[in-house]
Amino acid sequence: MGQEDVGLALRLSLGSGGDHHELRNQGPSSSQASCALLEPSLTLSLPADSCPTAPVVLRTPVVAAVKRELQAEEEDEAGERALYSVASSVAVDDDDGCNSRKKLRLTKDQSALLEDCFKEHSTLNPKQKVALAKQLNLRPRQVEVWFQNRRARTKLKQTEVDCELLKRCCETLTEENRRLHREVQQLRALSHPHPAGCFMAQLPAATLSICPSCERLAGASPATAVAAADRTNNKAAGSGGRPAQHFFSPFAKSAAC
DNA sequence: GACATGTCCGGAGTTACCTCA
DNA sequence: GGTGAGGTAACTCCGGACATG
Repeated sequence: MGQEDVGLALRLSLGSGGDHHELRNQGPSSSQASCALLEPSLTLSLPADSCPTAPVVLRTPVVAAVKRELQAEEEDEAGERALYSVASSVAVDDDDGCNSRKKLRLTKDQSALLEDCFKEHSTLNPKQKVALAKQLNLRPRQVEVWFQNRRARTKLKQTEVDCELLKRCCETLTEENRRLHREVQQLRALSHPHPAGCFMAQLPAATLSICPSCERLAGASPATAVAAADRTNNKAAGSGGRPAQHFFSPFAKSAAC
């Protein structure tokens, strides 16, 4: 964690559930983050190595906001627990004090309704969220999380589908490429057969080069082809032959052939 | 108007619980 | 019964947009 990150991830530990009780000091002011919070009712969890050396003070508006939020949260929680803990499948933390996560299993009806809503719109505005939560006997936060996870699953599935599509597309193109290569070879063989005895005719197809006798590309790395063509052209130029023609052009008829 | 700060929200990645083979 | 894999709710971190002073 870099120096500038100190205090960036100040997080109020509020017992179970991390319902976005996030205190973030952004930018340069993050150096004002407090390791020893002045509010006794609040605790800050900071990595042991991230505490700034200088004593710093958390800005009061932040603390006030947090207190307000905490109070509202406590009220909400109390109400919500009374409301939902019995009726829904939500497993509320026991009173054993440990904040072990309990896994919520949505009922089929709940899942179906959530799916229906998701089909209509993949994101919810706050009103919709609260209404849906009420309808489902869940906390708004749970609905929010469900939609977040659902969007993630949708995206993942879409990515997989896209990937599969691209793979098939690639295979098709590769096959098409092979087919076209074969076609080109057949056409060349038909229209411009190498002269009898031409050694290039015996070369494997992978050995691309310019045939010195017919000056046709017989499949070559460019360097090989150029070298071969240069040899040919030098010979031709020395004997007052044709001007240099390095590569095969389908439109230029070879004199040799 | 530019700037600092706070708040809200969503995405991405991760963790932890649960079910099932 | 133990176990590993897979599904998924919940959590954490972060950045962007917007509001406010």
